[in-house]
Amino acid sequence: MRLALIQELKNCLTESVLVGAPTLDIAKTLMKSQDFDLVLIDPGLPGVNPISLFDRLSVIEQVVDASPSATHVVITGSDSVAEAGHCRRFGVAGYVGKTGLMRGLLAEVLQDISQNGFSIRTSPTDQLAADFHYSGLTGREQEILDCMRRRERGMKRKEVYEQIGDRIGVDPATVEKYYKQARAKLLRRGRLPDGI
Amino acid sequence: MRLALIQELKNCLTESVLVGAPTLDIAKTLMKSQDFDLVLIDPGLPGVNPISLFDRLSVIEQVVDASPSATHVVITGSDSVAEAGHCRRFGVAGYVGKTGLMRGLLAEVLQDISQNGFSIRTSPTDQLAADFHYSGLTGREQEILDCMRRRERGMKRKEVYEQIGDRIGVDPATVEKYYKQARAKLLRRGRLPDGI
DNA sequence: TGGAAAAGGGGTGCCGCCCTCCCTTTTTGA
DNA sequence: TCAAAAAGGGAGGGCGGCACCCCTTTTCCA
Repeated sequence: MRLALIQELKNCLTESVLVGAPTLDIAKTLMKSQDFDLVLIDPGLPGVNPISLFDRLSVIEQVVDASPSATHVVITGSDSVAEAGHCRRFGVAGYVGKTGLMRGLLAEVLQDISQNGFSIRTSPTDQLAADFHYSGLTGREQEILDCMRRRERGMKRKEVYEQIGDRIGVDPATVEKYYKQARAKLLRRGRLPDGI
Repeated sequence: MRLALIQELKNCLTESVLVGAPTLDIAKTLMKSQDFDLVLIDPGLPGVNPISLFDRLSVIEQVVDASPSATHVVITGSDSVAEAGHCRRFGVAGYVGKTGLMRGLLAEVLQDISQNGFSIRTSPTDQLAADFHYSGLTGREQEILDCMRRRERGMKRKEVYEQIGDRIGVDPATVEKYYKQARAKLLRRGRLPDGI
């Protein structure tokens, strides 16, 4: 999970130094020795009773106290609006549910925080679908395929090309090319997922 | 977490098709519609009481029953030797603790399973350290730096070069070059972690 | 039924990563 | 003390991803 979040942060930050701590004690030691700009907290780590709200909030409070100058974002598997409220009172700037946390969402959250000072994204209870990966696809092809599978039904592909192209700063025709390339690869392997 | 595991599998499998399911129901539907060679199971997903051994084993049993022809590996945050034993009775081939699950370990587990039929890796309670990432490093540089930081003390760098080079199939001199490159980049940034 | 959307393919230039081989100077340790 | 280890750079080839350009044929639907 740490590695996945670090990967996400690498994609949306430039020239960043990232440190991952496997335990609360290691995290506190790190924060004593240096200052951080951004701290992500998962209060459900081993050693903490994930059911006890008190234990969870205690972890969050300890981290916030140890790094008062940083921006804090809580990322948890068992999220609730009530807990988000408590976190905000501690000075936490963002609260994100792990379930449904997809690529690029962390970037949106950081964007929200820099604009509004606070951002909260709880896990969606619907709209969950299996995600499909094929090792023969390049990064871009996979990314565009994901967007296409998540498009609202009735939406024309051409509109999606324009939307994606606008978002990633690429010619819509190029996006179309990538999508067709990805589709062709999957067809050759006979493994077309639904929604394509 | 799913994305991280899929990334891991992409690295150690060739020409693979990977599907990630966010819920147990979606997973069961998928397994009904097609056969899989390998199924990873995390019994601690939202909607399951992660404390209840009964609930956890129930999830594992349902997945195994739904994909009888596949190899099964349980990957969980709260791992125990007792649970591993129960899993094995269900026909599960691998049991891995999330904590301390580092890059390449999943490949070792799959290797073990293909040789011995079973593999178990519980979370280490010591030897935990912060991991360090800098976006200015290339993949190889980061990988070699990680290995160097995890080396046993007293071990000469030259030995590590040879060990890594042998493992990834690259000239030890090249590994040395990468390490020095990575070190130089970090020095220019003034952000040298411990153990380098 | 005619035009837009979609499917399907070929080619090109750029850039970053990976790997290799070359060199010098400083530090370490038996 | 003296050789091995380590630090610090320079140059270059191969390859793949990325973005852009071009083209034809088939399908959809208003």
